[in-house]
Amino acid sequence: MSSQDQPPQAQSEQAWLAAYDPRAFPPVAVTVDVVALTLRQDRLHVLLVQRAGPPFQGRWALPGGFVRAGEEGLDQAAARELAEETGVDTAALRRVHLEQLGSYGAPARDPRMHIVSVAYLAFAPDLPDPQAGTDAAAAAWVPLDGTDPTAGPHRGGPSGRTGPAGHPLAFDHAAILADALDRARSKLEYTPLATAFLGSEFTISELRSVYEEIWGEKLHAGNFHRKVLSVPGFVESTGGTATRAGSRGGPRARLYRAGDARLLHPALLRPDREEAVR
Amino acid sequence: MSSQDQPPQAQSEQAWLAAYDPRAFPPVAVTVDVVALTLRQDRLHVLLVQRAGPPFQGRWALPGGFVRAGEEGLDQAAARELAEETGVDTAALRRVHLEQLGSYGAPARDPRMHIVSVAYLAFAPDLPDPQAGTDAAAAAWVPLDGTDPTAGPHRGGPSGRTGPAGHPLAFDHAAILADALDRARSKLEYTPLATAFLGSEFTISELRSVYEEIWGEKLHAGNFHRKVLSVPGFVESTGGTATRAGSRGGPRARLYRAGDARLLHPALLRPDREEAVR
DNA sequence: GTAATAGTGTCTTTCAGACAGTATAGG
DNA sequence: CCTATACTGTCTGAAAGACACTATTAC
Repeated sequence: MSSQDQPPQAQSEQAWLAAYDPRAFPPVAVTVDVVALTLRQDRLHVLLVQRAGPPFQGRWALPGGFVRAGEEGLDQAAARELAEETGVDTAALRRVHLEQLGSYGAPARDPRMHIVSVAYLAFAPDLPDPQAGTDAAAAAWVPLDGTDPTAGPHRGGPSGRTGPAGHPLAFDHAAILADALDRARSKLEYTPLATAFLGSEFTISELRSVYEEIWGEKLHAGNFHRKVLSVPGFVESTGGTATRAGSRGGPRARLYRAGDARLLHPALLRPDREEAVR
Repeated sequence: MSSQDQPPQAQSEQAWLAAYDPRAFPPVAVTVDVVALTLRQDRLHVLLVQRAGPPFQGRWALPGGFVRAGEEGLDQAAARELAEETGVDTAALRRVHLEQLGSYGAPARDPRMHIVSVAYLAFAPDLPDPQAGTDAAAAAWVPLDGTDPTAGPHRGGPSGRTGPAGHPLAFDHAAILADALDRARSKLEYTPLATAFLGSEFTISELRSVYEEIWGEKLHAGNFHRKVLSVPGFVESTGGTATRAGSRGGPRARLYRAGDARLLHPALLRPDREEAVR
């Protein structure tokens, strides 16, 4: 090793960069696609848009679009696309949890060219109906049928998930959606993100219905109640009580807000699943 | 809805695709980078290469390279880069666990242009010293100092992780490496992937040392032993025993091979961590 | 009143961790 | 012999799940 502490060839690297031609590289495009989930009337919904132009014109697809080169990072691009396609302003977006899901880059997944899509997963509280963006013919919250037979023990891999009209989703979006549902189900186990589907104040029963809808199974009300309150930082009491009891009677439930925990410790593990996946 | 069941405008979509110009799109390039981890003499090592050309010429970096447009998917590209940079043939690659870690796409993370990197995480058994690829000046397994103060309670976020000469890593590779170590630590909890660091036959003590090195803490030998054997599908006995006991005596340990479980149920949770991250 | 719900008490089982104890090998 | 190690036994405490019970409200 010489005494050279500077990065080697700093001078020539400047010259090299000035002469660098980005268009000399093979064209691979980058998009972001967002799997935005929400609960409406206790049913899980996903945000879909109907494609206005080719390819897959008229088919339903996940909202998404090309990353603006040199202008924005991936997280930013996902937030922008979500805002554009939902008509949700940036203020409401702060109440939405958005995380990267994974990237999909099979060469033929898009007929135009080789396109790598970075998929994002969003958990949103109940939002108004979306406004279709400029490149979409329509946008809607589409119910994910809870009676889906593929939502069985742990595997949520519907390769034939369909849009509102029953048509299959465009591109490989059915596979992305399946991965997103898998991720969502396990996120509820070890993070408090179920609260992201609810308003700022909620009852334990409302929280339980989030778990029941996403996991697709009934939970024991009493044990769930005690368990949630025993996990430090999951929820904290507001002191208030709901103004109205359930539709079929019962005492008014106490109200809680999300706590400051980022991880649940101990976790809320899903029931059985019969020895997991072997 | 009309009676039209075909995708709308199938004819014109063909024409549209024929006229599509991929180079009309803004240039964002896609690379894959691999964080390959292995254990050598019971110490955690990462595979690094020294960059032969600009940018960051002479600096150490994660092995990686551009995705070959239209030719390969992301997983393929990662496997190819790993093989190229290690000199490991495809046969030996089958014993390596490779999974997607996440994508990094800040506009300025590469001085040349906007480049999105899809990062992969690899768990490898002890492999021979790597051969530097064509675009690398050198390649080496670099020890990750277990005495790293940033490897404290659960957070493994060393933004200043350095290469062999103590220089910082190129690009944002230190951040990617930190995320990879986080992922690796939690993967050991709920998957049997610790066995991917070992040969086809191993003792419980060797398995324990994998956990101890990656988690950075000593585990109770007796409890670990019973726990591993009690998780269905984690390991299965070969019937044999080690030919030699430990360097300081003791009975010869029994040998095991990896079982068929994909997930550990119940999981091997890491000790305490003091109420997790709040 | 009837029925459904909120919330609590208790029991059993499972599992993690602490600790002790025995057998086996290397030096 | 001494010591470190492989492996097993046992106890305690934490936590999950099953069940039961009370109190409260809508209808």
